[in-house]
Amino acid sequence: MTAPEPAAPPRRGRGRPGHDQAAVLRTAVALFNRRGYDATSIGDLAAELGVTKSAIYHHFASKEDLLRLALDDALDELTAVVSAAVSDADGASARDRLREVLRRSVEVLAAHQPAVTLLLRVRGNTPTEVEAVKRRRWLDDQLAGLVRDAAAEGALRDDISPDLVSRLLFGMVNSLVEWYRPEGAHDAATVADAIASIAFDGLVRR
Amino acid sequence: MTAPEPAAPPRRGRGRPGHDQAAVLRTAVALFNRRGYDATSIGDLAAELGVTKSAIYHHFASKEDLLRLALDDALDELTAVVSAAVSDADGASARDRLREVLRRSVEVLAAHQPAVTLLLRVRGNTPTEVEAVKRRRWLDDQLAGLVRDAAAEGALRDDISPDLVSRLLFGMVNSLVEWYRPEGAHDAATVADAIASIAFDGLVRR
DNA sequence: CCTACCGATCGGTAGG
DNA sequence: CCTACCGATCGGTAGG
Repeated sequence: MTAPEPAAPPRRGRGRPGHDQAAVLRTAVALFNRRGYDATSIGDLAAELGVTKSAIYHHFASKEDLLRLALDDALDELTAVVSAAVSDADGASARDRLREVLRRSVEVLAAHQPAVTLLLRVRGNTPTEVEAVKRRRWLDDQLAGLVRDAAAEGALRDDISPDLVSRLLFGMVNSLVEWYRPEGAHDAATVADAIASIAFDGLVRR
Repeated sequence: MTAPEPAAPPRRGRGRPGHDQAAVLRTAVALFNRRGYDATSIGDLAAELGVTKSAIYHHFASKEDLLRLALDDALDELTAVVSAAVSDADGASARDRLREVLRRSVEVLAAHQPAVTLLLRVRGNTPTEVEAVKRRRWLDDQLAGLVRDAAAEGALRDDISPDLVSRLLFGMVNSLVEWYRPEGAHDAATVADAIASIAFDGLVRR
């Protein structure tokens, strides 16, 4: 269990050496994921960075502000991917767009793992969380629609309800946040292929 | 968003009417899942039950005790299922035992959804959580071994690493805790069949 | 002697 | 970016 690197304060020749907003946010998200948002105090975050609580409040208006920025990062990326997939601008079949959104979701998840992890753990306890949950639900609904379209095309077996398929498929994708690490054994493309492969063709040797 | 039923205190003719240990634990687990363990105070739990904090401490030694009992419930059930699957006492193939453990895991998850949800969210911040994480890891290792055995039998396609298969497969199963509800549209058997079906044969119509 | 509590308060720590 | 604080609430325990 190594601490997230406090990222040695860069010197830029002007002002105090210190952490910028992005560096504070990165450390905050890592702590939120390690201990939970509620269990992480601003004091914990300050100690991790080697500054005082007030230094944090120099960069962010509130603890919830840190959470909101991190959640927006994940949501904006996922929204872009899903929006592109549901609009059949290029005339691709729903089946092909589904396969593509699986692949691109895995890539977003790999590239923004900490923020997406935080997003998937949000329960809706504050207005910020409620808003994030709403946006997540919109994404889920779009994806469910895409699976229904693929089913309507006749591309999918018809003995499993499209809604169940969509929950299980994106449940498999989302479970990546529990173990995927950029420096790990599997790169994002391998994982994306494996998921699409298992989902469409199954595990059984033919 | 409905509150977990405080389960009207039963009268048993002796002593005060009140909540028994199991009823307090059920309500605690529901609250822990709704707001997070750390964000839930014993005062919150007491208020939910309509009693005082002291009444909680009559039944449980500490807040962590509540967590431990809930986690043990989930872990004991899952351990039983996994232990049965990895011992090939009946001489079944690894492939068949894998399919069976998928099915039975879903059943445990459906029957003990609140406790399993709590288990999957544990991060290892206290000795109780570290112990639970250790037991979870043991389960994951056993399941990974079973997938490797099925691969060694030649039952699975060989272009995806068994470890990746096992992570994705049980990631899909575990994602149930995010949406499965006993009163929902899909019963446990349907979900179990859907997962085994997708995993082994894939989504594509043949 | 049991189960199931109450009203009040302890020493510490939270976010801001 | 610090020291010095606030209003409130935390998990846990006392006697009855």
